[in-house]
Formats: sequence, C-alpha cells, structure tokens
Amino acid sequence: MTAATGVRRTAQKAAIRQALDGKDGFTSAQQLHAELEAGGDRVGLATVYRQLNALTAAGLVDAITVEGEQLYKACGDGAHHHHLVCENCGKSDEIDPPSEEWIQAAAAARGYTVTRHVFEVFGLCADCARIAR
Amino acid sequence: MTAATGVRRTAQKAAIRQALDGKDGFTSAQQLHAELEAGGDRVGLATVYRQLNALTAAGLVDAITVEGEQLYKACGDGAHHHHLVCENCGKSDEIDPPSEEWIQAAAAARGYTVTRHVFEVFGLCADCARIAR
DNA sequence: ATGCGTGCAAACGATTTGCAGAGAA
DNA sequence: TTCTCTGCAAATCGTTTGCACGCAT
Repeated sequence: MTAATGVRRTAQKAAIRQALDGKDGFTSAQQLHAELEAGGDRVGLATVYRQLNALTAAGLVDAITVEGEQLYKACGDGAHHHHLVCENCGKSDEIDPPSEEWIQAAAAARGYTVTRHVFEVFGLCADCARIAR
Repeated sequence: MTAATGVRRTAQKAAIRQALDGKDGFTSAQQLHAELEAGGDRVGLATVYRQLNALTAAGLVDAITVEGEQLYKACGDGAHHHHLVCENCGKSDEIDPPSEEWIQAAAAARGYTVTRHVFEVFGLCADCARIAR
C-alpha cells in the first residue's frame, strides 16, 4: 500500500509545511520551491511535489487548478469548504458553502449521485482592486 | 490581433464542430481527435486544439479541467451556466446557478470584486450508478 | 541495521507554436 | 492572387518517476 504521510520526520517536510503555513494564499509548487531555496532551505523540486501531493491527499492542504497549473494552500482541518481567491495576489478567504444539500437535491432530480464538486470564486481583493483602478 | 473564429469556412472546422455537437458530454481534445480520425476525417491534433480554444473563447464551447486534462462540450449560446458531470461516461446535464447574486454578496462582504467563478458537480448518472452497483 | 524520504535527471503527457504548403475568398 | 487555416514536428512546461544514497528510527 501507499505509505502514509510523515512516517518519518525530516527537515524538508518541516520546511515545506512551514512555508505553506506562512502564506495566506494559494501558491504553485514551483514558486514554493523557489522561495524555499531563496530562504536557504535545500529542497528538491520533486520533494516539494511529492509532499504537496501527500498533504493534499491527507486533506491538510487544498489545491485548485488555474491555467493548467496547480495551486496549493494550507487549510487546517480536512473539512470541506470553498475559497474566494484574488487573481492578482493569490490571497484567499474562505466562503461558506451555498447549501450543500441543494447540490444533492439538484443532482438527485436528474438521477445523479454526487461524488464531489468544485466551487471557487475568483476576483480581486480590496487591496488589489484599489491599485488596479 | 488574433483572428476570430470562422473567418474562413473549412472542412475541419465543420468536422470538429459537428463531432462536438454529436456528443452530449465532455470530451478531451485527444479523444475528439481520435474519433475524427476513426471517422475518416483527416484533421491534425493541433487544429483540434486551436479550434477548441477558439470556440471556447467565443463562448460556443464550455471547458472544464479534470485531472490536469481539459474537457470540452458544445453549449449553445454563451450564457453563463454550470454542469452536472458523470465521472464515468462523461455525460452532462446543465444545472441552475445557486443564486449568482449570493456569490457577489459573499465576495463583497469580504471586499472582493468577483471576476469569475467555477462551479461543477461530479457524480454518476443514473445509468452508470446502476451498472457500478 | 533497516528502509523511508530525498535529490537529480530523465521521462511524460497535454498543449502550444514555428514554418511552409493548401485552399477559401 | 492573397492571406487565413492546416499539418507536421519540434518545443514548452508543469508534474511524475527511476534509481542510488543519506538519514531518521
């Protein structure tokens, strides 16, 4: 079977998780890797990807796809929730689900059994909107 | 400037649009290309991609991303709407938006200006659910 | 001592693009 | 004829994977 995340405690795992917790928005694996290197941490890009995938699978990190690229963000517990993402700075706030039951009902009405759903809102945060204007 | 879709009428454009209209679910560019070839239409993969991008930009086709791959589907007018997609057969039904105003309000409450949003529900259609069970 | 986790580089797979030729207008 | 659209193949690019070694346990 696939090994669980964190069977072993390593410096790179700590660095990655810490870097992720340090930001309040979504970041790409490449960007995260660059920042780690810049910060003096020697971590391979492959490790960043492997770690990010593991964390995502474990529900500790949320991932979204933008322009064919994966963006990650640390999200405390694995509870299901959605985001409001700034397309300019990447900052993100959590938004309440628009009645999850509604989805089930709408799907059931058409004979579908829901397995998952994605709901992300993109826009400009107050700061970026001010600058852009 | 980028040329608009259909400045010139060609056989491949017709073949692609027709193939797209013929299916009631989302399809990948590669799969669409394979089916065209199998159907006797000689169309280059690059052309399929170029056409799909043009149609998507024109709002005649909707695109979603699944597992790092883009899936396309012909959607009449360019009106904004969302889908209920079967993860097994790719069939898809349209679902009504969960109050678009709600999104605006939720975003505004946090100082965000909404530019776009994605909302897709995945599951199993009645037929696939029956077989899988 | 025993492997899990890592780094490096090669491998991958989807999508894009340069360029010369073909066909629509 | 003119110039858009196409086909082919090479180029991108984010991400994954094979393999040998180092380090946490």
